[in-house]
Amino acid sequence: MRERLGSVRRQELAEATLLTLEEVGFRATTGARVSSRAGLSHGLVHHYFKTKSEMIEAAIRLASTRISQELVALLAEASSPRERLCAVIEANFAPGIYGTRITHAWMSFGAEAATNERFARVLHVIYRRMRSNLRHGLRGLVPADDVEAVATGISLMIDGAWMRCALDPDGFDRDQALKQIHDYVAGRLAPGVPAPRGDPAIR
Amino acid sequence: MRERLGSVRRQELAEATLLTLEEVGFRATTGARVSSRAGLSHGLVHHYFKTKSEMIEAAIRLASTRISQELVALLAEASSPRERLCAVIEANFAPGIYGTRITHAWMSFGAEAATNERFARVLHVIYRRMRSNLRHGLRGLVPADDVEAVATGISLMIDGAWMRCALDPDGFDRDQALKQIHDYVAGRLAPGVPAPRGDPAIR
Amino acid sequence: MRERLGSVRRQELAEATLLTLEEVGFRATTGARVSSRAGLSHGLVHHYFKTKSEMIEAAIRLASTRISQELVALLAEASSPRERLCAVIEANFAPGIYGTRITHAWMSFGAEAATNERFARVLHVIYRRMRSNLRHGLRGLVPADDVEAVATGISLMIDGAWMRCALDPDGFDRDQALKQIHDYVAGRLAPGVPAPRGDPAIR
Amino acid sequence: MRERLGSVRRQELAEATLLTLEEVGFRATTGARVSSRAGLSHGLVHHYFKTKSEMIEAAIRLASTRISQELVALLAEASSPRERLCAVIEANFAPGIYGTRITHAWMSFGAEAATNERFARVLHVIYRRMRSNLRHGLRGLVPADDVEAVATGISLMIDGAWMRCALDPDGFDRDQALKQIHDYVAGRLAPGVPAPRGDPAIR
DNA sequence: GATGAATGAGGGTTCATTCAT
DNA sequence: TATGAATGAACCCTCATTCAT
Repeated sequence: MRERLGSVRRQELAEATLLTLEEVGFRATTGARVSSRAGLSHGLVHHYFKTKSEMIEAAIRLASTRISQELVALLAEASSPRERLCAVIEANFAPGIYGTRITHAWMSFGAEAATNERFARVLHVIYRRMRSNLRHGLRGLVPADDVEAVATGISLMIDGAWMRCALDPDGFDRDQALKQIHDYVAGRLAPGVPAPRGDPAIR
Repeated sequence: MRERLGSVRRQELAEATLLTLEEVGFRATTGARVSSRAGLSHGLVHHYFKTKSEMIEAAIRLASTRISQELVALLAEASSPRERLCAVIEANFAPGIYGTRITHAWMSFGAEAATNERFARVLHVIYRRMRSNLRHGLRGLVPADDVEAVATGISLMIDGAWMRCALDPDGFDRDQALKQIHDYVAGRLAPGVPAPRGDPAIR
Repeated sequence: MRERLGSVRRQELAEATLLTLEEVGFRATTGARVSSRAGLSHGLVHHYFKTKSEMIEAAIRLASTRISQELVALLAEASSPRERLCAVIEANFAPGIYGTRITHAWMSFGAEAATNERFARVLHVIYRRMRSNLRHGLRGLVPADDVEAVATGISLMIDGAWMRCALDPDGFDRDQALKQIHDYVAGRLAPGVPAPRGDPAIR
Repeated sequence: MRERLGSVRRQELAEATLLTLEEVGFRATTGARVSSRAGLSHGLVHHYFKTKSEMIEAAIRLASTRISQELVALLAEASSPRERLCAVIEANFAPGIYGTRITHAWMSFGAEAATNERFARVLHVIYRRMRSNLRHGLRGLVPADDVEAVATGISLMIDGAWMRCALDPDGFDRDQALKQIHDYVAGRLAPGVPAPRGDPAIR
């Protein structure tokens, strides 16, 4: 029970941290602000997170978890290899996941990872999983020898789209991002792969 | 001469700032650190830059200028439209320009732009110029209707490659980046465009 | 109790601020000096006062409160309209209230009010209350049409006496101040008003 | 010649200092601001004034000189003892001399005098001269035994009026100040002293 | 005489972190 | 578990002052 309560609080704080990151950016995300947003005391933050880095890390893990959940949901609806690949891609652009604020938070986190070992490790894990998902999704859709390269190409485009969303929110949106990536994928598919069933993103 | 003296110091400080950004990241790039790296007094920083933002901005402009200079140099050697497009792309990956540290600095700057109007404007100008260069370089190489889309596609890949370089320095290098982008471009070229003259990066 | 603890510290700091203002003037009243005088850490000052202005304001409110308390005490001893007017006047000159250092502090504060909206508001309230007290005290002692003017005249003399105390501490004291003001009042009283019972200030 | 030039520059700087004091207050009156207002180089300030205090002092002496000049001008028009006394008083309230900004500057200067020996000395001289002028002007108008006291009373009112002008610019003006002081004087005049020749301020 | 580069100290403020309760 | 008082370091910035030119 005790432990449970702690976990609930931790979760609350992680969520408050993520919201704060989105709203005021990395620099202004302080213990005081996070705790006040969570409606908890300032001191409590340090009961659950020994360090500010830990707190931020929890928030970013939460964001990552949401992408994973989105992916699971999208995969559940997919009924062909092609659609499963789309799911892997589109999980990164679902509403609530792809947006100016959250991509900003990711960029800040990435920038910070340069000098923060823990952050770097977390990001590494997340990116590795994304690329693994892409490779898996590509199997059978592109020639075996191309899987690695195409997975990398897609991941570059996803990252680029996130970065551009953060830096140029008014000039770039989810639809453009998906169109670019799907066009890229289309050019790499092995001959004879059918298009996904009426993908709303590829109009 | 007198007048120039000030500019010289400004330049020195901008360079010191850029080096500091590369080494310790945005957060730790303080007036004290920059000045001590430049071998100057702390107060002097504020003599030349009214604000920390101004200082950072000068550093990033410096980095941007270097890319432009690289581009000019590469264009001077290019002797065909295809090679000129390569120049536009490869200017972003020249040694001294594309590397873990400098891409970190860019990421930091980009992240900060979220809450700093001036930074955002600077980035906007830089990115717009890059995309304009790409469109220009693509003219005649891809069908007119594709220019816009392909330019965007390339820019996404460039950004993605920069981001990945920052986040996964050991697993990704300049050659992979260029190969990815050139493959992408190759798939979009209008029929009959000759390959560039044996660039080692484009195998 | 818990809650009060904060207030106690605030009070301590306000008192330390007032003492510091008296001793070294406005310019030299810094967070560091105040906190060291209070025997507390520098950071704590900003824990209780979001801003230096807030801190100074608290100090000046404290000084004002002391005058009010003095007034209440003096009024309790007054047994005639004439004596009550004296109380209003003399509250401004009680020992511990009227002295070189504290008048300096007031002058500093007043000077600063020129460029500090909050300070200006605080002073306005304080002065308005003083004039209101004077008008009230004068009712029945001077012809109704003169109340306003005499109240203003007295307030000018009080301010002038404070200013002179600050600027010429050795050449002017409480007794001279009171004598001047009482003489002024005496010349304006309606005929037939009795003198105050052996006014201690007019020896 | 050289010396002359220096004096001219000094004067320019003193004037610029006074203007700066009036405009931005004591705290914000810095060497940089003064020099830029004077259209001169920053370093020059310290050629003519070894210290910031010296610079401020020069400005305040300038302001004092202006009051003296005003007094001379008013005395030239006075044709009776009563009018000469008025001149002494009204010199302190002439346009360009009595106003929110300049009284603020005086208050700041006075506040600073608490901890600045030089400032204190300057103020002392100025105030002593004012009181001497008042005593001189009162001779023959009030009983000899009252001269000292009435001079002090007037000076208190003048100071109080300046202070109030600084602190409550909208609620108090030159006319009210003069009326108050003249009423006070009127109540102290020896019997038989004629009123001054139709001064509009003395209704 | 005149300039403005250069310095160093200090100011206000923010914040991660610790700790007594 | 939970609070918020308390600390100290660091940051950005301002400024009086000095000095080489």
